[in-house]
Formats: sequence, structure tokens, C-alpha cells
Amino acid sequence: MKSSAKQQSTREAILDATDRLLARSGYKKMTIDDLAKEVGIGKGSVYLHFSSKEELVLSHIDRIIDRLQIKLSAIAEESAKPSARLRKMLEMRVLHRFDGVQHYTQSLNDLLSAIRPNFLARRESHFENEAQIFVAVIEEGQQNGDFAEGDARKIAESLVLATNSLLPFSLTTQELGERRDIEEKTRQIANLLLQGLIKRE
Amino acid sequence: MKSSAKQQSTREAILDATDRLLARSGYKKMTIDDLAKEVGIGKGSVYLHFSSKEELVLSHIDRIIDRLQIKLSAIAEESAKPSARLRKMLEMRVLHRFDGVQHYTQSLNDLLSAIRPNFLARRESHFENEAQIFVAVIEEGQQNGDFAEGDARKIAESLVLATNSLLPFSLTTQELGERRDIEEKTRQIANLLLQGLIKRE
DNA sequence: TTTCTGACCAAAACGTAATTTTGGTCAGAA
DNA sequence: TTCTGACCAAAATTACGTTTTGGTCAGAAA
Repeated sequence: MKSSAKQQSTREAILDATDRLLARSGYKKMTIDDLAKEVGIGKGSVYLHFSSKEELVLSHIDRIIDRLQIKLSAIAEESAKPSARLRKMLEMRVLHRFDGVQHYTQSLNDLLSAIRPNFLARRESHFENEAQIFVAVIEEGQQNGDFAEGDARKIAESLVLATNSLLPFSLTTQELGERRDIEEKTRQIANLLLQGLIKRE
Repeated sequence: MKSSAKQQSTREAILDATDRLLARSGYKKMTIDDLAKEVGIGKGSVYLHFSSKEELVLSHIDRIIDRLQIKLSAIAEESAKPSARLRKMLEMRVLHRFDGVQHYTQSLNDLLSAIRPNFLARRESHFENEAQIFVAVIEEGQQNGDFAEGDARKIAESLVLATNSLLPFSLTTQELGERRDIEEKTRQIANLLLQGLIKRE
């Protein structure tokens, strides 16, 4: 039996190569043969880790989101004020997503059109998971009196949703604009939202 | 010389027919011949009003936005409190856009991919124009002491941007979800944003 | 045994050449 | 002066033979 650590590292190597090839050629032109060659394994071995090309790319996206969630959770557990943590989480979330696909110059549409239904479903669940991380911080702020009362889950969903139009999705990072502008716009929205959360004297 | 009122009504009839055909067949399958037949005019007459198929469809979208801007301006001039007006404007904006393309079941992607560059450019300018309508109301609220001080233009852009992810764009209305849910989500976000705007005692 | 591989295959993608449809024009009708 | 539809080049579609590709699996490697 192969060590699961080794299995895991092969899996990671495949996903790393997927990222490179996706950036280089887009979804349709990226072939499993090329991918295997890039990783230095046999083609069949790719299918030991992923059941299909679509599943492979979806997993690659999942990995970006997993990493995001780890970073979000880390901030959520810091010791700063809840409002400061939320602000930081909102900004980091947008920039992480921006950076995660910055090198895909034109290929986002290609990818989206190829795997649309499953991708949209996952995207929805990613948002839900991300919102859940915000919930804990919001509840903390409510309990310590910083924030006004309210359904923490709904508030979390609103925070996420309100910054979603800044995420690369149908628009590539180029079409979205300069990274610094995205950052500034996110900060503006986050400020307004958080002012709204903070309890009035 | 033909009366400009008659010219205008033909133009409107063409745009009405464009809306119907776009809903029925999508951008690529909608032909100018069909369109002329639907309106009951000759094909060449279509080109008396629009210089190309792309321009035609762009004008159709412009019309949706023009109507939106008229409704936004109307609300902006009502006598309710600035915060109430802004809330109403934000909700109306999202629902107007939702209703404007609700009958395009699958064809938004088709349209987007066909006219992408010019469409994106216009979209950007639509947002800027919409934001400008918000500016006046925000400044009014700042002057009468309801709202905290701040760059009204930037605030307006934030309000618009924060609700943009609820607009049909790459996602069709079906993919966005139920109208009542969109309405609820918009209201949630608007509440949070406006709480953030309101001046603290 | 367990892990990995690449030859293999059906299906999809691609080239391409013949055919049809379509966006756009414009000479002349109304 | 306004409108039209026959007309045309270009683009889309079809038909079809060829190539490429996603996915499998019998057997090699470990």
C-alpha cells in the first residue's frame, strides 16, 4: 500500500500542473496527455486521483477555495476586534480570489462554458461555507456588544454577497481592472457594511 | 420629411420586436429578416435606425437602462427621507434589471459572448450614470445631517457595486434564483449599507 | 498485492470544401 | 424624402473523412 502522504503529494503535483496548463492553454486546449507529461506520470495515473477532466478542474478550484477558507479561519481567530477581523476577511477574500486566477488571461469564459452547471453548484456551496466562517465572528461581535443584534447567518451572507461582484467569474481579472482599484473598492464597500453592523450608542 | 414622432415610434417598435426575438431565439439565431417581418417593415428600414445588429441589441439594452434611470431619478426626487429613497432605489434597480431580462431563458451567455467588448464598455458607463443619480440623494442626506460626511461619489459607487452581484449578467435570472429571494437579499444588503451611511449620534 | 502505465477505443473535435444563411447595401419604388 | 427587397460578400452550416482526446484496462513494475 502506497503511503497516503505520497498519494497526496502526487495529487497536489497534478493540481499544480493543472493550474499551469490552464493558464497556458485554457480548459479546452489542456489535454490529459499534456498534463501527465507535465507532472511526469502516466496518463492513467491521473485517473487514479480524479474521475474526469471536469472533476480535476473542479478540484483545482476547490483547492483555491480551501486555501481561502484556511486563511479566512485564521483571521477569524485572531485577537483583533471583530469589526477589524471582518474587514480584513472581506478584503483578503476578494484579493485571494483575484490572485488565484490572475494568470488566466482569457480562459475563464472557456472554462465556465465547459463546466457551467457543476461549477455553479459548487460556487454556491463555496459561498455558503465562506459565509459560515464569518458567522462566528459576527456572533462574537454581537455578544461583546460591538455589533447590533440580528440574524448572524443572514448578515454573513450579505457581507459575502455584497463583495461578490468584485470576484473574477465571468469577468477576467483584466476586465475587472487594476488590483489596487479592486482593493480600494472592496475596502469602501467593507467600510460601509461594517459601519452598518456596529451598534449605535 | 417624416415626423420625428413617427420615426421614434418605429424605432420603439423595432426595439420591442428585438426584445421578443431575443427572448425567443437568442442573439445568434435572431435574424434581421425575421426582425423586419415581426415589425412589419422592410429589412433596409431597420438600418435606417440602427447601424448594425450589434448596435441594435446594444440600443435595446440601453433602453432598459434608460428606463431604469428614469425610475431612479423619479424616486430620487420624492419627498421621503434620503435613506428611504436610497433603499427604494437600490431595490428597484435590482428588480428592474431582473424583470428586464427575465424571459431570456438561456440566451444571456450567447449574447454576452457575441458582443462582449462593446457591451462591457457600455455596462461600465451605465453603472457610472446610475451612481450619479445616487450622488444627489446622498449629498442631500449629508447636508441635512442624516448621513455622515464622506465622498458622495465614492459612496454611490459602493452602493451600486455592492448590489451588482444580484444583477443578471453572466448568470441568467433562473440561475440567480427566485425573484422574491433576490428581493430579500437586496433588501438585506441595502439595510446594512444604509445603516453604515447614517450618522451616529 | 498494490501501484502505475501506455496502447487502445469510441466519441468528440477538427479540417475543409460545398452549400446555405445572414448582415448589410443601395438602386429604385412609393 | 422615406422605405424597400433583390443583391452580394462574408459568415455560418453541413457533410464527411481525418485526427485528437477523454477515459479504460490488461498487464508491467514495484
